[in-house]
Amino acid sequence: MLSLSSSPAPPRLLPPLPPSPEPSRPSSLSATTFSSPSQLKQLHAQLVKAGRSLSTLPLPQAAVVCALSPSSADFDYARSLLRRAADGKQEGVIWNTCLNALAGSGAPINALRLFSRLRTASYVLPDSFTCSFVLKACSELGPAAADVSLPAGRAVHGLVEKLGLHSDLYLHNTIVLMYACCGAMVEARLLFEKMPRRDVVTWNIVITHFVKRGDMETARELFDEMPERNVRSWTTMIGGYVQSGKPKEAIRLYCDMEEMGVEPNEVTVVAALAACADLGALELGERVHEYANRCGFLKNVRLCNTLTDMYIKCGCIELARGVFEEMEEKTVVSWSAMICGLAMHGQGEEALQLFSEMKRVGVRPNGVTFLGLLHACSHMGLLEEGCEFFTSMSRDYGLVPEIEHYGCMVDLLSRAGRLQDALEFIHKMPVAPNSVVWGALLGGAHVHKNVKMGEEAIKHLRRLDPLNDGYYIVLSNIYAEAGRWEDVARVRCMMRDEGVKKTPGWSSIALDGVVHEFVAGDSDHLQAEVIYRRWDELLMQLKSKGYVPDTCAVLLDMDEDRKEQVLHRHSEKLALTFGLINMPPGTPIRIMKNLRVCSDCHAAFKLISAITERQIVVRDRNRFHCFKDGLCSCRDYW
DNA sequence: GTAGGGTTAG
Repeated sequence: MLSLSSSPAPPRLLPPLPPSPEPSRPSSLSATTFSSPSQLKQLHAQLVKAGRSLSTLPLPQAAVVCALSPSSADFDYARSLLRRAADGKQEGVIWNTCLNALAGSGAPINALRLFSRLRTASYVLPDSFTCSFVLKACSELGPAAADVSLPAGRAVHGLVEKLGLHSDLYLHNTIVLMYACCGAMVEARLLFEKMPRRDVVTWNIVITHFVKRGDMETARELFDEMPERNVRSWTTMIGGYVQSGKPKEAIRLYCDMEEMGVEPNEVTVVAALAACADLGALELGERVHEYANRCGFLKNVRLCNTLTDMYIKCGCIELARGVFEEMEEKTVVSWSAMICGLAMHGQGEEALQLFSEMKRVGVRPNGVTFLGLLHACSHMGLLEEGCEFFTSMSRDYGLVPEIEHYGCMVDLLSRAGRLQDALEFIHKMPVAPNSVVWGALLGGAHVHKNVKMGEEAIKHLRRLDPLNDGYYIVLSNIYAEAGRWEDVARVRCMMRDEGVKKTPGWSSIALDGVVHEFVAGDSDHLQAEVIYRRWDELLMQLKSKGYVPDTCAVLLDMDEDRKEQVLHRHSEKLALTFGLINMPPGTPIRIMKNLRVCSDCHAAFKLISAITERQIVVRDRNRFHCFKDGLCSCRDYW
């Protein structure tokens, strides 16, 4: 067994390192099992017998043998083998190559171990390459091991200064990167400020790490300040905005980038498509799709996955399917994305069929695949099939259900009306239920008008996610539909006491590249008057077809006439009317809503799709509703 | 020898 105690005294340059891995817990390099002198000699004997030397080992393994040699004698032995094998090459070059291999291995700590040995025994005078590889190892170790990687990195930084290597810009960049990767942004920034020379990479490193920490403001300041930008600078910022939930900013930058004549690469395109997906920006998404096609990017699987997802999120399930079918190669991610997409669009049967197809071609499902399948079952009310999938995922595929899967199960059970079973399921879960799980029960309680279950759910939700207004609204709806107005008022007090604000609902619709947003009761829009007039006409037609306004959807305790007025100024109705006025007959109308579509609007939209012979696609915060010929793809099951 | 990318239930 190898431990530090059998190693030479800790070198001056590096702080003490954690002990080498035990043989029972090998790192990704199998050679870590050669951890005792006899094993090393055995290995050598085998190699000699086979007419090979240590040099015929893959280099990373040879390096690991050296790094982990328990005693100086073993190290010397390994070293002599390597030197003989390297046949005339300078020893410094051999070690640098070894360090590089270790830094890029699954156990970069071994690079620090080897370096520490080399320094103690003064086997080699470090040069800029040596430093660069050791710094890389520190970066690879990352912030989780900062107690090891940061002191080691600082030591190398000191060494660089001592050796007079500070004019090496490349090396300096690596040091900045090291600090950033170890989570020492202050030091990274300080060094960045002090650097006599910087290039675009220096800037990009610092920006990337602010982006990674979610500090888009600082990243943007630096981005605006930098003297020259390359594709990666742009891409980092665009991707950062997408990651931090600012797709509009992402798209703005993407357009700026195009204007500046910088050619987006495959990564840029992925980020841009993700932004389009978030925003439901179909037109831009299609433009990016064409660009990607022109550039030959469509052979990139990951890019096509994002493209598929973009069409799914923009409500174009057929186009998504088209991209999916055309893909030269499909990974589990491609299949999962498509299955989830079909489920989201209410095409549960197709989702299950696609799963059969996926199994047939031999692609192994992952946890996300099962989320899509459970979602599909929940949507179609396929209780037994859903339970079978849930069992199957661990039984047949060894996948451990995560909290998300439990959330789906609670959704499946409670939507199917099995509220008591759902509650018992929650109590028996091996992981602590989160707000999503209780939220699913609350949703089921709403569908099945079960006040008691709703109250049970909110009890937990108030603790787990007290500021989320959505839950209070649903509870309030449950009370309202039961005619319990005192309780509705009580929920409103509850919200006031907790300082919960109702998120204002909005709906948007794109026309000729311009996004029009509507809020309830909107009178600011240029066409407000025309919209209201057109709605009144529609309302007459609706009523003649048997539409009765569902005033239960209005939470406020007011008289029925007022309620109807409020109801008819819902943002999705305004957006739809705007679309009907401005878009040529026969074209589908696509609407996005930040909240869930209300039940009255849902009923009205079904009829309107029949009356106007229009397809209406609404993306709400959970799923898609595709209204056509008087029906909705969700089958009123949402 | 330095900087980036995908699918997820309510």
